[in-house]
Amino acid sequence: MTLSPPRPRKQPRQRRAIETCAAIIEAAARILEGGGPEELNTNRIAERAGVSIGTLYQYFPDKQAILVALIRREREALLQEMRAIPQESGDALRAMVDASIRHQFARPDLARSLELIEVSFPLDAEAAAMAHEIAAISSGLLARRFGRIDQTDLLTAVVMGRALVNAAGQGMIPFEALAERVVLAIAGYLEKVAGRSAAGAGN
Amino acid sequence: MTLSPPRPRKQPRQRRAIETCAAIIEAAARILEGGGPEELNTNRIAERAGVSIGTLYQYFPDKQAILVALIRREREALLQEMRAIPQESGDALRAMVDASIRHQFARPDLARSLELIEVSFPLDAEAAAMAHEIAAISSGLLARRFGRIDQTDLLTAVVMGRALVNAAGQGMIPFEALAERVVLAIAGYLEKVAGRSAAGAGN
Amino acid sequence: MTLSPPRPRKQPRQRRAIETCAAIIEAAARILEGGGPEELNTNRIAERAGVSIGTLYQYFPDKQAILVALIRREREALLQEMRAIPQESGDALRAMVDASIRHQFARPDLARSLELIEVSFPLDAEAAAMAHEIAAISSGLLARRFGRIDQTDLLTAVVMGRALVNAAGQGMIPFEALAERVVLAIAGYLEKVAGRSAAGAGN
Amino acid sequence: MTLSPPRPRKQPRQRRAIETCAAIIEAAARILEGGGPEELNTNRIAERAGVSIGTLYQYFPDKQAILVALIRREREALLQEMRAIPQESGDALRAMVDASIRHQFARPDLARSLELIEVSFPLDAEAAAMAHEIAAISSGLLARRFGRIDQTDLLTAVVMGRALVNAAGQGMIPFEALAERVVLAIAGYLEKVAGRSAAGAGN
DNA sequence: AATGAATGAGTATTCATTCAT
DNA sequence: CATGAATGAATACTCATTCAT
Repeated sequence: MTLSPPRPRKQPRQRRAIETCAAIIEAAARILEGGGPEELNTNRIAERAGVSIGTLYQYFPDKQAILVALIRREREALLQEMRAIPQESGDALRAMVDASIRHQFARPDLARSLELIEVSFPLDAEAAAMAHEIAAISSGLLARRFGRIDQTDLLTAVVMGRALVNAAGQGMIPFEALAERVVLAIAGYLEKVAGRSAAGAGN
Repeated sequence: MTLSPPRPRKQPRQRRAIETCAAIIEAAARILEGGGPEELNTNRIAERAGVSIGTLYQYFPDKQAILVALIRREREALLQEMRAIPQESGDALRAMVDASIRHQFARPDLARSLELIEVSFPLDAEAAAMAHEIAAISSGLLARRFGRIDQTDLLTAVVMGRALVNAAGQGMIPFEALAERVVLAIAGYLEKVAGRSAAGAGN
Repeated sequence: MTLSPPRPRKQPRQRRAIETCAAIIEAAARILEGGGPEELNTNRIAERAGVSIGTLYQYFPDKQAILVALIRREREALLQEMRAIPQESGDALRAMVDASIRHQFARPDLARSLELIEVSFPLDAEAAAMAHEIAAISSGLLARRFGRIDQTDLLTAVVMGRALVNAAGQGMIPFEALAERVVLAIAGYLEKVAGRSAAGAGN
Repeated sequence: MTLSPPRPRKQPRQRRAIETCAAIIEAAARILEGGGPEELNTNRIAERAGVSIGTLYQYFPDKQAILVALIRREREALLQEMRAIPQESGDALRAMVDASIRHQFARPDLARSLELIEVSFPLDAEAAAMAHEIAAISSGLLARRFGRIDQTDLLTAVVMGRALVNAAGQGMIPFEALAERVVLAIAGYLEKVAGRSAAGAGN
């Protein structure tokens, strides 16, 4: 895992190659699900994907690249769901929270592992752009209910929400009524700060 | 880092031995501060502590044990501060949050690294007991202001608070007015759920 | 790079095939020029030649064969020049040295790399024959000026000459007045040994 | 074989460690003698030295470092001999040539392999200093017989001499009367250029 | 013939841990 | 008690070569 950018590998052209590529990413996902980041090594990934180690390196310049591709795959899935939420929805906040929870609990162990990895990880430009879009969508959805929100307050709300969903995914807090609790937490905070700035404006 | 239970090593009795032990733990802390978990290896710890690798293994059965000891040391420090908060304090919640923030920002890089390590870590009984005591103290402090709180709601509040402080430590949200925001978030949530259960009880 | 004898591949008959073959050899030359022997691998050669790796192996049984072909191509070029020197030339030695220098400095980095490779290389029969012809031509050219020369002395002179040209190519000695220096060195040596054998014959 | 400087390894303190270190270097020498540079890999070196691969890396940061140490060892041996030649010696040139030949033919295959390696090798400061000292000594020894010599002519003579000794070591020219031939070659050249500059000065 | 996907033995290097001194 | 030499399984990654399409 060096920091120097490795030269890019060839793009798969034939159908078989594309499948191989996907198999490698999915193999990494499965290993993360069943054992955590320290079990994840390139030889194991290749074996689990049913390809040779050489094949793996045809498509991914290094181990990190596989993880980046996996993170992108997962984020893309969440993004799809969030893009699909109608802005005029009666309860957009709830829809957003539901999407997050669905995503997290679809493959909770995977989500947990990736969470861990992402924080200690220099994401590439595309991954950063995705994170940005998620934030933008959240902002838009929340604005409808809570009015114009300070950037910091929005971030705070998102951090809170993510933390609660993750905590539930890790079994720290129960899954029961999770969505409601997350919505309450976010709403509680945003109403409070709305009140604060209103009061501040009133002075 | 094997998972097999390491046999316990001798407890240091003499003053010099205790110092050696502390030096090893602090060396680990310094390495984590200045480079993250992948820089942390036993040879480096020994070197930085100024002892030989053999000596290190006199006091710690394996690498994990050093980390466990470090985590305990840090948690103990936080616990001290939280135990010192008077129950009758006018704003016990704020005092609690302040203690957490102080602790986090005393050595933010260390706190961050340990955060990462802790989640992927089978803590021993003592560490679990500490976590329990922190929860109990929090519960006590919060109960005074918010009445009897459901265990799950308490946990939820603690998770939220920790997440925000950590996020600030990692630079995801600004440090400015952090304590206020955390207090607002916790208060916002607990008031909401208090209202809900009151309403629920009323029905 | 195994030592087992590779089975010969088909000879290219069609014009396109000959071009492909030449492109592969030139690609190897370019890679050697711009990075040295450790950058040279079959996949890179194929890519640089604009053909697939499979095609490369249609024409060359293994990596070595490509290098052998390249060495042959280069030697052939030098040989052409040396064959063209008229035996009756006033200064055949100088003409020979000039040809060597021209050849070396036409593509100095390539010449240098090949020099390195050749010495650690089992040349095939044809390459050996070429080396022989170069020696024979040199011998003929030198004989005219220095009389019948002992084989060993001839070889010695050739080795000296090559070493000086190579050293200049690698920047170890300056390029300035190189031809003169080489001629002086060879002449100096051959005159000395001529004197010695004359004296020896006189005894 | 990266170019980035790897961090230095610990110096051997105990006698056993020093022996291990020497054994590793000698193992590398033996492998080079019996098979050339491509047979040389760290696992093989360790095995041949009778130590584990881990031990090897305790003392050498990477493969290159072993080669550098070996080159230094060999050069030091030659340097010893050349330093021992008395300046007032009747035939210092011959003594110098003899030393070179003795050195080369003590372990000819090793000398040959190292020759090959050295040219494609970024030598460290110490190795460069040694090369410099050899040149200085040669210069001094030659000056006594040939008067003040132009730097370039000196270098030219040294290059010629080395090339002939190497060529003999590789079997390209016979060993018989090698020293005489080398002396003749060097003397022949230096006398010629001395004459040239004298003639030039005379005009 | 040409393509490029796939192979896997091989290579450098790390690091937790043991044990003789 | 302390030292540091030694271990070797494990890991990321390369590259010559084969073969199905």
